[in-house]
Amino acid sequence: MVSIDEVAKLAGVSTATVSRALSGRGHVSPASRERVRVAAESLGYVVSSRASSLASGRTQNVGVIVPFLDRWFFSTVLSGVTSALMRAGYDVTLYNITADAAVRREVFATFLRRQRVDAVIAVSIELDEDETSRLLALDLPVIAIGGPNPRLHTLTVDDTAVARLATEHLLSLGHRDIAHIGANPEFDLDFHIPTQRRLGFEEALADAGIRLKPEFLEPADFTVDGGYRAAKQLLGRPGPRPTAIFAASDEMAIGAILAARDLGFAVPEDLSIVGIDGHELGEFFQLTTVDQAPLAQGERAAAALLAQLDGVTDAPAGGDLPYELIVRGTTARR
Amino acid sequence: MVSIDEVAKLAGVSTATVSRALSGRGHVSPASRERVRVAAESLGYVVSSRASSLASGRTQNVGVIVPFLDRWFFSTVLSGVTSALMRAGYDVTLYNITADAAVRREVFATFLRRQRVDAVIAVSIELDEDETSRLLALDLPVIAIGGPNPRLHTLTVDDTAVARLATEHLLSLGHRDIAHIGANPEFDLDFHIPTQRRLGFEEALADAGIRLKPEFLEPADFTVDGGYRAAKQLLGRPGPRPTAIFAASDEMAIGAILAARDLGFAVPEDLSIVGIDGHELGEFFQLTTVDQAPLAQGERAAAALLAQLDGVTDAPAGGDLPYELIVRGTTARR
DNA sequence: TTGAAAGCGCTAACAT
DNA sequence: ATGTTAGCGCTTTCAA
Repeated sequence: MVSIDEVAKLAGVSTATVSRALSGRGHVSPASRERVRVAAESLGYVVSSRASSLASGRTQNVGVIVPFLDRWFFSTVLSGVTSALMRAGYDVTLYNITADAAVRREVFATFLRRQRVDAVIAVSIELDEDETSRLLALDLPVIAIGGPNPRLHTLTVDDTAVARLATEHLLSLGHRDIAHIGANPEFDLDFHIPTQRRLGFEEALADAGIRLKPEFLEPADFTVDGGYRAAKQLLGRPGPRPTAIFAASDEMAIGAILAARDLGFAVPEDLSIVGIDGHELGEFFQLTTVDQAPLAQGERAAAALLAQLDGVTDAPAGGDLPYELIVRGTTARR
Repeated sequence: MVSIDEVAKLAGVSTATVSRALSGRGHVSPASRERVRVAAESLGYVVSSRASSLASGRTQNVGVIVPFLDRWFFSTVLSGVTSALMRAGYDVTLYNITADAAVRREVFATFLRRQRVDAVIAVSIELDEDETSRLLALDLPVIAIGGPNPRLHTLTVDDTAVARLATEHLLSLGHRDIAHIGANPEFDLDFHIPTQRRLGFEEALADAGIRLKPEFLEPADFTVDGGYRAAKQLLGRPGPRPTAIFAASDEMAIGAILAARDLGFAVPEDLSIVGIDGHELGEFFQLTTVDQAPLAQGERAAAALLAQLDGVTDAPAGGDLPYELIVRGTTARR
């Protein structure tokens, strides 16, 4: 590995000047700067992050914590995060908090404390008090996407408002008998996002003066299969049948579309369906949805973090993420 | 941040002994080892990877290069890689080589040369000569998943054999008029996997003495939508119509299922469909497929790398990955 | 604007 | 089995 001394020798300056020229910190004459650039280039010199971070305290690396990698929403947010960070010259170290509770504990107790990162982005994780404290104790810039966590800077979409928007779309089309596939009101209280979406749904109905039928609330696990099963229940049970379904995720909405087809209901003629997310398959299924642009969420979080790292103190670290109703073919007037 | 000196003082030993006790390298008496462990624990001491890697040359970090994050196959492999690596105490630094050619170049020219990683895993990337050379020049253990790249240790499934297996499954059910959705024979020559799958298909047909109809080869882009369009072409065109379709990926196979339904063909009564991958949605659609267990692929690659890092020199770095025909509901006798 | 030199917090060779 | 100590390759004071 070529070291800074060789660059210094070739450029005819001291190692201090090489360091200053390459990092852009401190004053270097244009002439020296150019000679250093050329020397480094010709030798193929790259600053060792080991040595650099030990000396400076900066790593040029951001830690990203995700709860899943193999689910569309999370990997899409992550994709946005990494591309924005890499474009800015940062490496990204990934902490995948999956099922294994022991690994999860280790991430907060050890991995994140190795001084490997300058900042942390937590993607849609429900952090408990202890984990939040440990994150804060790192004394590093931290941004959470999707929360909300009152102790952290959080970029979040207003899930209640998103759900209201989806529901109001159905209401404005004349639907009154609207079912919801999503959080289980009894068991999912700890999970903010599903619950917020259910509450938004209930609020919109209440505002429209519609009394919610309890049997129109069908819990599901946010997968296509879960949405399929839930929709079959809603459509197959004797008794009142909904004319529209609001699913708390696009994947569940797609499951509902397939269930409706299998039962012989035409979408949207017999049944309107709306989802949330902006899933890549939404266009294929002509799914009406509230797009929350996960790729852009990741990019925004990265940008906010970079601003903090650059010392832009007046950058608002938290904030509301945008969303948009995309009306396609699965909803219609009743 | 608590440092090694504080631990040494509290344990009543030198910093060298602390280092030895914590890393497990060199001899330490059980008594000292325990005192160090307790001291470190009570102080919440974690070895600084900055300082440790500068002194030792080891980072406890593995770099992973992926071409996409937001596609199921790649994020699933990555999930397997990260969970296995994290279980072994390693961090994972992610290099997402997406569209942006400038970033891609930087990854090989700069990011990977920062001395941040002990080893590299390249997931299903078509690396050119220059990139391969740069990877090799790092002088680090490198394992590629899916390749094949003759210059790298590669874990790879035999794509031709996988395709033969899928095709032979259809042949054994009595199908003669089998179409393939996948690589474009004219344009996709540079992409190994699609092309190998097409060749396996053609070989199986040839072995069965069946002449392939050129119009039964329909190129598509490995998405659900692409599979849908391709199947519509195959089924909608006047002239001979296939009784079975072999799609080079599960996502395209799912598209084909949906296309068949829309055109009024019953699956598998009128049309058998088989895919490749082991996609999470396969079970929902009752899709017959050749499962290549991407999660296990990632885990295996990680295990192979860890063996190399542990100095197990006789560990076979390369090798063939397993696959398995999963017969579900989309294929039947004709 | 530049250079000399003192660390950054560990590890490993060497000595005991 | 343990301690002493010289680095690892940079960055950043400090002085010029």
